Amino acid sequence: MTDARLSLVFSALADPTRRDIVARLAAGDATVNELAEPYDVTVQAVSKHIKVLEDAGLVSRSRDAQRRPCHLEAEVFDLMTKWIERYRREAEDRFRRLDALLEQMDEQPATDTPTKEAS
Amino acid sequence: MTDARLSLVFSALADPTRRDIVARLAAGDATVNELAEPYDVTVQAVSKHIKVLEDAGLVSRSRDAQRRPCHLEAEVFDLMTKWIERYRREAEDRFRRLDALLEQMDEQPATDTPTKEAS
DNA sequence: TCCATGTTCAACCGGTTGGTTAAATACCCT
DNA sequence: AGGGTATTTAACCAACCGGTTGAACATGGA
Repeated sequence: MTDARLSLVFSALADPTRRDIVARLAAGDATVNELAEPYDVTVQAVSKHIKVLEDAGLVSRSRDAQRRPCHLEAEVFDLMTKWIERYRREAEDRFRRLDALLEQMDEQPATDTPTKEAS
Repeated sequence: MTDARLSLVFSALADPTRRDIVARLAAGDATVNELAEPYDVTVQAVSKHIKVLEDAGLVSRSRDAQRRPCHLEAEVFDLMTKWIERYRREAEDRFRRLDALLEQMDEQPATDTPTKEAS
C-alpha cells in the first residue's frame, strides 16, 4: 500500500524542476504564478509539475481568491527517510559483519569454510 | 553537478522492482540471475534495471567467472538523506515560526501588520 | 575445441512524460 | 454584466521507459 505512494514520491522528486519547487516551498508557501516565474517554461507546465507533487502528497493547496497557494507537506519526507535509512542500516550492518569476518580469517586462516550454498 | 546525480538516484528508486532489488541487495550481494528469479519478467529486463541502478551509483559490480555479482553502494543514500533532511528541517522550522507567530497574535491581536509585500 | 551458463546488446512496441498552444474555468472588481 | 487575473483542461508532439524477442558476447569445464 505504501509502495505505490513511495513510487509517486520518488518519481515526483526525480525531476530537477520539481525538486527546485520543493526547495522553494520549504522557504514558504507560494502561488503557481510565483513558482513559475523563474523557469523558462509556460505556467501550464509548472501547473502540471505541481499536480505531480500534489498527487505524491508532497504539496497541498488552499484557495485565496483566484490564487491556489501551494504548501509543502513535510511529513511525506518521513516516509522516504524511513525507507532509505532501513536499507542503509542493513547494508552497514552487513559491512560490519564482513569486517569482523575478515579479521577472524586473519587470525585463523584457510580452514576452507564453504561460503555459499544456494538452494 | 550533484543535481543530475540526484535525478538519476530518485528516478532509479521510483520503480518498485528496482526498490525491491535494492532491498534484497541490502541483505547481501547477488548475481543478475539470482536477482531476476523471483520476478516474472525476463532476465534481460532485470539486467536493464540493474544498469539503471548502476548508472545512479546505487549498485556496483565485480566479476566472478560468467557471473556479475551486484553490490549495494550504501553511501549514495547519504546524498538523498541530506537532500531530504535539509528541506524537511526548513519546513519544520517554518512551521515552528508560524506557531510562535500565532501565539504572539493571540496575545496582542489585530495591529493590522502588513503581511505580504512582493517585489 | 565445443558446449553450457550467465549476461548484455539491438531492435522493436505501447504507454507515460514533459513540453507546447489554445480554450475553458474560477474568482475579483467596477 | 463585463473585464482582468490566476489557474486548469484538452489536444497534440517528441522523447523516454519498461517490457519483449532474438542474437551476440564472455567465461569456465568436459
